[in-house]
Amino acid sequence: MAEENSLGSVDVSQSPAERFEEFLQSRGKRMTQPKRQLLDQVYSRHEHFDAESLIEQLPAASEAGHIGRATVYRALKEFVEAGLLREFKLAGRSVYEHDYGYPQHDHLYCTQCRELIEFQSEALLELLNSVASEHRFRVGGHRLIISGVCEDCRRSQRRSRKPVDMV
Amino acid sequence: MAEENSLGSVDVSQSPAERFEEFLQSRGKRMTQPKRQLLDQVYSRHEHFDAESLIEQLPAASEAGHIGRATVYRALKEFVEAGLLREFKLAGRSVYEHDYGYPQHDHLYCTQCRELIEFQSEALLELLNSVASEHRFRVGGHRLIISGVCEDCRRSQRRSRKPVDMV
DNA sequence: ATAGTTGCAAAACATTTGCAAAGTT
DNA sequence: AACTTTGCAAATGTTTTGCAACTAT
Repeated sequence: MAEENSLGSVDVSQSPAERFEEFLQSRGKRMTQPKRQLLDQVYSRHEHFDAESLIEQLPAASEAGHIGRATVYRALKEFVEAGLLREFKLAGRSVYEHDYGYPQHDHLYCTQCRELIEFQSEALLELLNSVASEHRFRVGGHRLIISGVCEDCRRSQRRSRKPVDMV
Repeated sequence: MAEENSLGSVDVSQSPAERFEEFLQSRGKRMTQPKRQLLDQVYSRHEHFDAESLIEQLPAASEAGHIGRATVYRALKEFVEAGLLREFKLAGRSVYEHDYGYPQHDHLYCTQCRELIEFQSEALLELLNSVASEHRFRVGGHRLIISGVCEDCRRSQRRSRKPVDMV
């Protein structure tokens, strides 16, 4: 089970759905139609998204297969707990990305086009560990976002939206 | 004008109030009693705070010198624009710290006692710049928080509050 | 006088929760 | 049957905004 993406391929032994099932069982939780549908949606594309954009992709309130707002939020939380998605806060709301079977990485955030660009740096991880150990701090995780302007936006001076100030 | 603090002293040529006055003038904004009072309050102690905790320190709604909620939010925004305060989001709300005359730094965040520990690393800055330049990205700033458990909490197994999961 | 500022209450956001009905095991 | 999940609406917590009265320049 190999995937191509911007940071290379990773082999995983279980599909996200299988892993999720396992998680649910281990917690006495249940697999349901809405969860299945959301999991599919979330894994249909490899990109960053937030609750709102996920909801927009779903059938409208009147249509069949519609899923309530609260259910979406509850499912996202479960996916994060299950290790399927990684969550971080950006400009006030939660942003999600694939975690399961995908390598750890950090982000460059273009405040002009609001694109998130992923990067990996082994040196960074080592540095963080050494900083932490100087403070006798046990690292649980980290969050790093470098904000600025991406190459495309610098060149085209394009501003699809007014830039955001704080990240 | 030198201050002692955890990251050492920094000399600045103007007081925060002077710098703020200059900022206001350059923008056609005005110095007022509430802003003056808030600036004093904010610079009376060197520590991290949020809007709510700042409001709690002010005279109550019935007392003299009371300042409305909205005014506090508006003033904090101005202080950030003026370069007096640095703002970042933590566990859902905005957290502020002194910026003016204070060295750039990043944080270790203890998810047990919720303490923010400052650290400085020149190597980190260099690393971030080199990552960015590999992507031809113009850096505006960055935000890094290493979350985990601080030395004190590890030792005492103390948990003043239930740990927060996501930062 | 002119234009920015204040405080209040209401609005705006993103997310969470109570609860009765519906779905899973 | 026992227990979890869903969807709705209402509640939450934080921050913003409309607006009339007020204040600095």
